[in-house]
Amino acid sequence: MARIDQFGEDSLGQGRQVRTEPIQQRSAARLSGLLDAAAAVVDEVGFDRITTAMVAERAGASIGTVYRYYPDRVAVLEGLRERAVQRFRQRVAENLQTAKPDTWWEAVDCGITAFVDLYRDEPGFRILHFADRERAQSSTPDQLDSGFFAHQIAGILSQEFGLAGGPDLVFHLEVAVEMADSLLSRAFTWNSQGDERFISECRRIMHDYLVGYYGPAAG
Amino acid sequence: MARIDQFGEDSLGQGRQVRTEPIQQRSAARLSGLLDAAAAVVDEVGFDRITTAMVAERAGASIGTVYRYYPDRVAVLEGLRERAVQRFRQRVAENLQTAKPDTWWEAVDCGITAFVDLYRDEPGFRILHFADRERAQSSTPDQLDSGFFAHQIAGILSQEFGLAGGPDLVFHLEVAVEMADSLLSRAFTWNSQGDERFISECRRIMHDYLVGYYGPAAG
DNA sequence: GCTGACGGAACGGAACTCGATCATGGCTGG
DNA sequence: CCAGCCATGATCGAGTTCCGTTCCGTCAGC
Repeated sequence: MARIDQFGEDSLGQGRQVRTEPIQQRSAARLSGLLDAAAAVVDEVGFDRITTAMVAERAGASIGTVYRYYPDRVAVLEGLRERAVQRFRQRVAENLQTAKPDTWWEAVDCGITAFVDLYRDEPGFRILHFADRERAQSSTPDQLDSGFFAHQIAGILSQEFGLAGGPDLVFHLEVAVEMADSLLSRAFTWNSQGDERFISECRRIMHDYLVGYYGPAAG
Repeated sequence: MARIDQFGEDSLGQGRQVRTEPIQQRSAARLSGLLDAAAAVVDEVGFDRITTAMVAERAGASIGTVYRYYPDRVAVLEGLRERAVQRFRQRVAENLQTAKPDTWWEAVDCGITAFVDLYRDEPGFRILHFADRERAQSSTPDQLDSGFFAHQIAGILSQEFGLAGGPDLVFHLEVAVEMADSLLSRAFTWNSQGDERFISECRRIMHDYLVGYYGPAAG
């Protein structure tokens, strides 16, 4: 399962949005504290009412400290989003280790479960769905968009479960990721525990869609 | 086709976000000019970098005029979004009049085509995808969310094409609307004309999903 | 001329900067 | 080996700038 382990690792390298890499011990804690604060504030007041002052106060830091690490308000949200992505990938890797899936479908299902669990437990996780289209307008595709996910998943499914790799697989997985993201986000829009109807419908749709191209998930 | 006509009408009543109903002739033009300006600015600088000053300047109006019609910055975006929704519904109604579909699938396909066409031609149409989740966090469901769409479409499909109505139909259509919205938005994220692969895959998925519940689209 | 429409200076608050100050931990000399 | 020194990273928060919003004086339609 070499490939699966790799999926969980931090291959993002902290991204471009951090102004100063933390050198001393305490500042690493500061940085994650800032993100924890941002996550809490996002859940409380919402995505566009968040202020840098709120984040600073919640983290027990000053305004200046926020700007030491992030160039602007939006970058804080992006940092939060990046951490959420990392935690999602880590969770998927853990689930795969635990469940030891025999079929590609079980592996995909692990991904859906990880997403649902994080939506329930991880403060600010809803940021994942939001940020991404807005960024897309101005910048170029990067490691946080659905296409990157699709590549990663394609690697696992073809190497570990023998699905035919190539651009078609990546495309179908990107379509699947987009659909799953929207349906699961919808499940949590009016219901903090997730509307079970949308969640199970999402699983069924993902299954049927992929089976249509790759056949029943044999071992 | 009584129901189809109704779908295209303005049953939204201009919404709550307009401060002052235009009384004089010129001010109606002002109002739509403000929205045109907002649409242009959204396409240029993006959704969260838009400023009231930009909108005013682009519209050849002053700041005060913007606030005469809209209570705040967000309301301008909501107004833009509402107009986009109205135009979408109008376009769907036109397409239905023209195409005179014989089957429910052809009717659904009209909706997809309308959405794609507007994404291509209508400035600021991408706002449709954005605003809706953010509002959801704080307020209650309203006429602009996917559930309301689903209700409208369910009415047409059951009355005009004899699909079994009821909450299941509404639910399936809401799922379909969510998926279509995300896939079509993705089609236009990196490609201003819309990535044809995502568009046609969207049509296929919608078709297969609904056929799975309601059988082949007979006349 | 009355009432609605408009302009833009002024206000308040939030984003962001910057130089003073504090803390850390590697280094050095005993 | 370690005590204390000091270069440099980290923090703070008052100040600045920019932007959303108000408000009232002026202009235009009916």
